[in-house]
Amino acid sequence: MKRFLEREFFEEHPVDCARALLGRELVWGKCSGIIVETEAYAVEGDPACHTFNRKGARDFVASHSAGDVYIYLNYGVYWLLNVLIKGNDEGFVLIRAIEPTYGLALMRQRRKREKVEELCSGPGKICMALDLDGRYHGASLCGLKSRGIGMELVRRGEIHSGPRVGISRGKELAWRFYLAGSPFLSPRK
DNA sequence: ACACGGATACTA
DNA sequence: AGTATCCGTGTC
Repeated sequence: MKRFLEREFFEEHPVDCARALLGRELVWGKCSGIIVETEAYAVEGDPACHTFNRKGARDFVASHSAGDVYIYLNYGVYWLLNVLIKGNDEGFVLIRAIEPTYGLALMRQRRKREKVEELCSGPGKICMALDLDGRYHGASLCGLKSRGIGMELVRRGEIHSGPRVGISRGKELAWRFYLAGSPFLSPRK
């Protein structure tokens, strides 16, 4: 049985967590994939974090634990998956792209796409492929058999960083991280 | 290039 | 109520 990361893993600074999650396998039900792209958002000093202008996000941080998922609807169209980081520093890690490993048939069905590279190469695509939506908002990634993030580092490689995608504030922070050369990254903007 | 589409937080 | 904004994707 696969061992999943415990809550303590999500108690470091969001930037450290965002980097450390790369190369580990996200398991959700019958589907899974290796995390190849993430972004960090910090409650402190980061105007791009939802806590900056959303009371709901601040309430979420106050009432949830490290390792709980923060899932929200963006542009009225796509759900996005974040993990709550909570320790000495607080924030979120947005999971932006994964390399599909198991449950490919289910992903293809949900995504209505055949090419593996098109199944989970973006934060909205991940939630479609894994069937994630508001139902799971606040659910935990720790202490369960059916979902979690594997402890084992199954992909190693050079970690590159750059500005986060699709935001209007906090553009100066290079808090997007990805495994260089992976064919499963989200499209560059 | 542009349409799609709803939750959230603001003004009044 | 009305308005602005928002961590994207697919198709034009």
